[in-house]
Amino acid sequence: MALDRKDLAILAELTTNARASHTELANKVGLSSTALARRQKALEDDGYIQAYQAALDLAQFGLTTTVLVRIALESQSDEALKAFEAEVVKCPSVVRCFLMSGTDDYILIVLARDIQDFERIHRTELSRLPRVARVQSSFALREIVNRAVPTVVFGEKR
Amino acid sequence: MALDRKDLAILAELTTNARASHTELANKVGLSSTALARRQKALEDDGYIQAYQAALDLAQFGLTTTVLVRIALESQSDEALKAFEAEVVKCPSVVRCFLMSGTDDYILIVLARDIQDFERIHRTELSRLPRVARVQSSFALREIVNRAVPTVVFGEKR
DNA sequence: TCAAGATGCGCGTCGGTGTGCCCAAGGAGA
DNA sequence: TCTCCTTGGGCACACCGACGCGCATCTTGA
Repeated sequence: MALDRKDLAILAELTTNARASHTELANKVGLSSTALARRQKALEDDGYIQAYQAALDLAQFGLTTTVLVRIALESQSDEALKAFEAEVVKCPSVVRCFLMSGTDDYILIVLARDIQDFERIHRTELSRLPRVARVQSSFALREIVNRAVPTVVFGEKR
Repeated sequence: MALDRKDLAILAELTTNARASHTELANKVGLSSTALARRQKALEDDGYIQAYQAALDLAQFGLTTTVLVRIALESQSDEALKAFEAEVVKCPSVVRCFLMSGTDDYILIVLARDIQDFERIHRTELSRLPRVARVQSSFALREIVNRAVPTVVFGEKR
């Protein structure tokens, strides 16, 4: 299924106002509410829209510190990877975890209240992860870009 | 303002179903729709909820490759940082960009269709960034954790 | 004990949503 | 060239549900 410019406009608008009504969206996109409803349902059914979710202001919860953690395992055996991954999903402060190519290690993104809080997280969450050989942390001083969707998605023609 | 357990339950639910109605939410949380509506509005007014947004399935758009790019500048002068940051926000394939401590460089998260597509992005977007001394890319082989909100937010008592 | 904040119930209004039907445009085939 | 068929759009309508309000009740804390 191919998306035209109006589909992309609908998606772009929904990534901002997920609760917009059919009429509201129809006006912005330039369609009738009927046509819009059909297209929106098709986008949901075809899996382009995964979910509608509320975006929380994490700073409001005191989570102002982002830390990138690079982790190397003692062994790259399948069993070691499985053991590590089974535990890392349980860490409540970890929001992202990638298995990386190259040096064959993991990169985590951790959210903390401050540096002291990260020390606690390091002690109670990260240091308990199995098969870890080395942990290296870098603090994010500032966030320049934070997009859920790359703008390239909305830029296609048709 | 302090959040109690029911507020957290509301937030947890809304991060999953942003379009849930008051009645629907009220049943899940254990409140009347009136009380729930009041609390939800308070959460919005107090800034805990930033927005309601549709989550797109980026794989459906062919964006299956995540790349972590580490960039070092020629100079850490304020002017060099400003120049770099002004350009990096324009890169359509960049979804995250952090200014990092330590080696004083940037880390970007880039989404691409595949490795060939990343080569194009590297050529047309990244290599045109100003004041760059070194670019180092690592490919994510797999994503183990991907959460918008750390589970620690919802775990507090009260 | 009193007051203030929060809850629950009931109600009425408003708006969204979904359906059926018709129309316009474009493509295929005779 | 004409016609049929398909695809997508718009209009109108009706139903159902959400939403917000007022008021009584309950709880919490001073």
